[in-house]
Amino acid sequence: MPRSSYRLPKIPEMTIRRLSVYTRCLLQLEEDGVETISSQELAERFGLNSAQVRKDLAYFGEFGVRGIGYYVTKLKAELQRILGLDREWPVALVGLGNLGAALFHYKGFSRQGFRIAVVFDDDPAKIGRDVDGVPIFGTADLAREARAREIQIAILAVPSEAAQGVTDALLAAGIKTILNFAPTRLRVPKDARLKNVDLSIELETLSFYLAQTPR
Amino acid sequence: MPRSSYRLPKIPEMTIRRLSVYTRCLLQLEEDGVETISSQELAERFGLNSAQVRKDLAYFGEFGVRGIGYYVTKLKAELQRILGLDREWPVALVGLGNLGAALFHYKGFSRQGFRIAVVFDDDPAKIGRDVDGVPIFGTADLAREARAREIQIAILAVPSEAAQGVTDALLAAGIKTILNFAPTRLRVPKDARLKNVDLSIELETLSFYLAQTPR
DNA sequence: TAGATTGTTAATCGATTAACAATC
DNA sequence: TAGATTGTTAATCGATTAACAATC
Repeated sequence: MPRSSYRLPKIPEMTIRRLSVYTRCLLQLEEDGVETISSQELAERFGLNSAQVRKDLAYFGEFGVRGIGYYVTKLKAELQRILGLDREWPVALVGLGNLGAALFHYKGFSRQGFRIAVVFDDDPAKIGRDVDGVPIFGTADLAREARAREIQIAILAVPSEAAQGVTDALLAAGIKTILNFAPTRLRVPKDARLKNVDLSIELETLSFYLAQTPR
Repeated sequence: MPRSSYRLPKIPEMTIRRLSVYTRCLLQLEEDGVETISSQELAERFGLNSAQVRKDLAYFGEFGVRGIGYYVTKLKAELQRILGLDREWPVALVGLGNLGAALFHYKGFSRQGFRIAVVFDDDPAKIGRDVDGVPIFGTADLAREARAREIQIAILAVPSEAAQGVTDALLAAGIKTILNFAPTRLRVPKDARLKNVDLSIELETLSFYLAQTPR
């Protein structure tokens, strides 16, 4: 069977993560007025190999100019398009406790085209209010309000006990892309795309290295 | 040159991360009263290969019983020792905004032996107060108060602008293991161990897959 | 043109997995 | 003992890096 023109060759996840890092670097370079950059220069900023940078890009096309390198503005635009960061994604934030509030105000999201369009929280003191103009609803209204805003991405920042219930509600509302901050294993169907952010695993690996080093 | 008995063979970082995951699973299994588990059963819970589980463990010793598997309580204790989770690590939390407060209350840390022993924040409204009995100091007192508590690990949850200054203060106080949540690149000496937690990169990779899928 | 840097192939490296003797 | 499962070696796979012809 010939490969559909929609389908790319299998892209390593690490490549996607690096593209995301390159993009941020290019945004900075553009601000600084830098016009071109070579794969060598770009690689050095992250301790990577220049061939790796070129190979990461080669999965998606030819963006450079031999003898010159890459035009910063052009490459930035290409990568934003590839990563889907050239448009606005309305996002639902579920849970407005400390973590939810921190994520709400997190600069990195909005800078890359993610816009928190609605907040869900079951605290009666919060329902019906808004944060910076973004309305807060109870999860009972999740499907209706998420659909009204054509939301495809949710950020989950609720207590572990509530996480599965909210997830089921999100799936029922047709939201299949979930970034989960609750430290719990969620059951989702195969076609859903769930990414768990584990806040404590990094600390545990740090303690390993600390424990290895006799003081 | 014979390998020093202190030095382990080079351990892949992914192995350390998986050990951390196994440990949490074993804690749960122990709570559930499960006495033994095979590499096969353990692997299935995370979609891994049983040989990988055995190999991860083999870096550190022989913990299983042929024909039986692993005794849950024994393996848990071994892994906790390896990861340095068998003791209490006093931790400094720097920055008590929304994110800092969320991390302060995060259950995962304390469950694994990390105890936030002191908080630093330069908000005059917070200095001199405490959270759940943990004192809050200004960063001017960082070196003195961190040393008094023999702190070796810091969690950084301050705004990006403040992150480098705080980092320098931490290093000056002899704290060389830092978990950084500020979305900024920190300069640290070679012997420091810095781990950056990037809250937005996961969202960006999710948007890549979403952008690939024509609706 | 000469120098620089890309895009790509081939070589290398390291991590994952299969297979199986050892042994509970 | 027979069955099960480990610890470990060998095979496989995939990602990284080196090398270089193509070309600006």
